[in-house]
Amino acid sequence: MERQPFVSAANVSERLAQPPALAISTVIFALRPSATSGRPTLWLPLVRRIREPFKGLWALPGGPLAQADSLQDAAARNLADTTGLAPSYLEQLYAFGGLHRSPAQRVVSIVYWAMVQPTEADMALESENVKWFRADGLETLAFDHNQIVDYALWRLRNKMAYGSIAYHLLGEKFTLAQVREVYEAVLDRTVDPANFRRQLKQTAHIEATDEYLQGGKHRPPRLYRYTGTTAEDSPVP
Amino acid sequence: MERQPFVSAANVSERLAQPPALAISTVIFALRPSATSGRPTLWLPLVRRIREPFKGLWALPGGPLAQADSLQDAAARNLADTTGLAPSYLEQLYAFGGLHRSPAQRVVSIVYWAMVQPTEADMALESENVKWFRADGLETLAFDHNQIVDYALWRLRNKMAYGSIAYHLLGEKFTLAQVREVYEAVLDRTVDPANFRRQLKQTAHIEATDEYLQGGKHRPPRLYRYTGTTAEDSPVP
DNA sequence: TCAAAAGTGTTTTCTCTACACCCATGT
DNA sequence: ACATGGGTGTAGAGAAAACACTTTTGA
Repeated sequence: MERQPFVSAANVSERLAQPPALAISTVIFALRPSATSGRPTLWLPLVRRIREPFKGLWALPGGPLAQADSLQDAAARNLADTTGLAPSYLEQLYAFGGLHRSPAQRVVSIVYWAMVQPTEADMALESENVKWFRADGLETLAFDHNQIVDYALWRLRNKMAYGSIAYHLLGEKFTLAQVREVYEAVLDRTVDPANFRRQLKQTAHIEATDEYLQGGKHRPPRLYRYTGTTAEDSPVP
Repeated sequence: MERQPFVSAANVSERLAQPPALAISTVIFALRPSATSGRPTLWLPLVRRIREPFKGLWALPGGPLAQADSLQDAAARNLADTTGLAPSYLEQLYAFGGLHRSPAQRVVSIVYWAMVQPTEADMALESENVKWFRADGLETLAFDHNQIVDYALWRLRNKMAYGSIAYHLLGEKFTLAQVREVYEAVLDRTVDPANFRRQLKQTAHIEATDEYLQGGKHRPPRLYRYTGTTAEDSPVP
């Protein structure tokens, strides 16, 4: 949700006189069962614009930067405000500052991307103006938000390739097959279960619990727990 | 250079009333011969603060975001203004928005990182208030700029590991040994020349010219040219 | 002719992949 | 018992590392 200025129509001189507005937006990913196949797929919540510009279109949750919040806090806050979600992973995605992203005033959006666990995601409040969408094949969104989502997806797939990101889409305890399903959903290809298991046990920071997931149709799989830190990469953020 | 507000002293209520200022800064890397060994090492230009806060300390080149520029253009522009440089590579690094980065007003800095070729770097204007420093072992800089440089270095090394970034630090034509020297300088370890050569010819986008670098002490090495695109990674920026 | 870097070839080692196989459970 | 996913073992392909070796120049 880009902040709207005090003018209602675009005006070149006014536009140039105003400083660029600063907004925070968030791309929130969660795993939900596909409506058709039932297999887990990527979803994200969007909010409907209730005013111009782009009134009626769907957009990423967001808002202006509150004075008392760091960028990270601001992202977490209006994520909670609009969707009621608390992310298990939250990282800066990119700062979008093109001149014509918003028709009236110039807006610079600092965009974060988040991942929430399924239990959280189910509790997310849905309403007339807040709804979940499948991440692939989105309709046209407000502003440049389609591009932003595409970029977030690209980065998610990139991190997935050699990182321990998948765990943040799962609950506290999970089976290795569930991790594999996340990879397959996000990367959109099948993965050999045997080799995948080995890769995980070598590199990723997980530990076996002594619990097993009961209630399945077949041999109960062992449950694992993620032991890695949330920020296993960069030194600054 | 963070933009200074109209107040001279920090004042809580004023601080909260003002919107956060938006600034652009740039970390510029170039290859220069080490003063001691003569081997190429990483350097970056800094500008001296001529006003409070942090008056007298060195800082990253930067300034406020001009209305008519995209973020990328703004970075390129004040890079040219302060150092006279035209980058061969320019990419967004991160948006830094901590609450207390600047003492008086809250400043959100969108930081870019750039690489310039040695011929360019030699033409860079140095003065009392603009000087080149070795990227490792920097003194204390203004604001949080030490952290920013560290993060830029981390990202540079990361990209170097499996990318075609090194070429942007070199001229149009280069020997394979020069590319290897860049890798060794940035990653700070030796690399087997034979294996390195093979890796490059497989993956990286370079083509052999029919020229050789004359004037060395030994067998003249063949010159190569970079043929890859500048943006071989993300879809958005 | 010798030193040193350019460039090539070869062996060894490691990692990734494919796939055969056993295990444990619900039906 | 048997079908099915959980879990282990292993042989082959391909990439990476280590290093011996030839080539070409300046001194």
